[in-house]
Amino acid sequence: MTVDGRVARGDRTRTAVLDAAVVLATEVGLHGLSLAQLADTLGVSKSGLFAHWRSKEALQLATVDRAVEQWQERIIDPALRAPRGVRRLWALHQARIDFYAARVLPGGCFFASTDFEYNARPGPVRDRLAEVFGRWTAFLEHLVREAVAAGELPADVDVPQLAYEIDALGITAAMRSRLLDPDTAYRHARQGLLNRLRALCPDPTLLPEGPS
Amino acid sequence: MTVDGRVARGDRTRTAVLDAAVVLATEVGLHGLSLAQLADTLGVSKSGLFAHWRSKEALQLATVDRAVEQWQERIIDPALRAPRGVRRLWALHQARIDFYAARVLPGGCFFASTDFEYNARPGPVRDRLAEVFGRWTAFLEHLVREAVAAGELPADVDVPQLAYEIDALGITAAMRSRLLDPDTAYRHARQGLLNRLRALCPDPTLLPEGPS
DNA sequence: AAACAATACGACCGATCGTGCTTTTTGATT
DNA sequence: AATCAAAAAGCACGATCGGTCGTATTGTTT
Repeated sequence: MTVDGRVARGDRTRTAVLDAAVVLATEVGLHGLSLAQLADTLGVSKSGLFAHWRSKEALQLATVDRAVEQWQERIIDPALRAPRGVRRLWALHQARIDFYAARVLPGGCFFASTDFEYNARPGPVRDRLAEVFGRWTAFLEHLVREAVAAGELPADVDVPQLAYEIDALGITAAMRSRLLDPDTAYRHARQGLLNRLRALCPDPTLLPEGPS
Repeated sequence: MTVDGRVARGDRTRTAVLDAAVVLATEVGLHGLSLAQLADTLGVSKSGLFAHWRSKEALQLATVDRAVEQWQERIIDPALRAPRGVRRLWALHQARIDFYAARVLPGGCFFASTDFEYNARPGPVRDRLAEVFGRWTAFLEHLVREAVAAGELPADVDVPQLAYEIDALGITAAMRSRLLDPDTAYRHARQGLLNRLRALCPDPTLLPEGPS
């Protein structure tokens, strides 16, 4: 709870900057992001940015964290409102594809873009991205494991393998939706997981009839 | 056939520059590529580059074309030496994963990196990348269709869907192999397609026993 | 009203960016 | 040996990069 109007103003600026930085990062990259450009976009001065982050790298790290927050709010939280099991897996995938389709970010996916941008750029930013990626992978595997525990997926299913394939369908949707036909990409991403889950899940009523 | 030693020298420089540019592009991006850095890496002068390409954009386009050539030589040509059908599909996937595993390019995959870099950057480079991506997708679908025609995949298989899923497994391998555990990524990419093809192909002898 | 602190700004720095213009080096032609 | 063209280098330019510093603005506290 902040009572000081000054830091309240600072917080507003900070999140506004970071939100813009997340968007811009999917356009020109997290490294390609220019402080002058970012300042111009927001109508603030460049040196005003340095009042909040001591360096570009600090801002990049904060931008990654902000993107994680947005991902949590827009994809993970909605999925967690679905019941555990294949329905939650499906909800997660749906939320993800919907997020891409809503064109919230011009580049499609903040993490896919920045992961490829930094996977050969050693440093704190890369380390942060790798950590976030690892957590995301673990979360996906956790959801799959929950579905197994609920008896909605066979006990002998290869959990990391299935999690890998789910993620693969999503990443490819982000990639293709910006360079090829978007609707086709979304359809393939959805159909791919739907086919997969329907083939594995003993209860056909848990999943929708066709791809929505 | 070139007889002139001067243009022969030029050609040597050109391909040397482009090979280095392909590598560098997977590290710092096709846009992040600096002419001074590229010139230094090769021991030539910056202005020497302008003797071959009138602008940075021209060099970027040439770099994309060179990456296509390398992809053709290292992934497509080897696959085409396998017999049509599921074996050729498998050979393509194997060649691709092997290429990533050989760490030829630090960033993993030239096209994945640059596609995400340029998917929100309008211009000739993006257009070229989109065209190449479209051709690659069509080629994948062509190989799947061949397998159907050879009776090695069911006639009612959804061709673009399967091609999408094959590509997805590959892209994700490139992505994960640089930020997470590489061997796990390669294993999942291979196992994913092997499971898929073995489930679809009526002749089990056409595919290897386990993932190699 | 005065003192104070958080926020934001303008001006400026050295370095590097892509690019043009001119000159030198290298190899082929006669 | 002289001529000529291709390749490569030298040099300088305007713009932009991340970053620093001193100052002004804004809001709180007493």
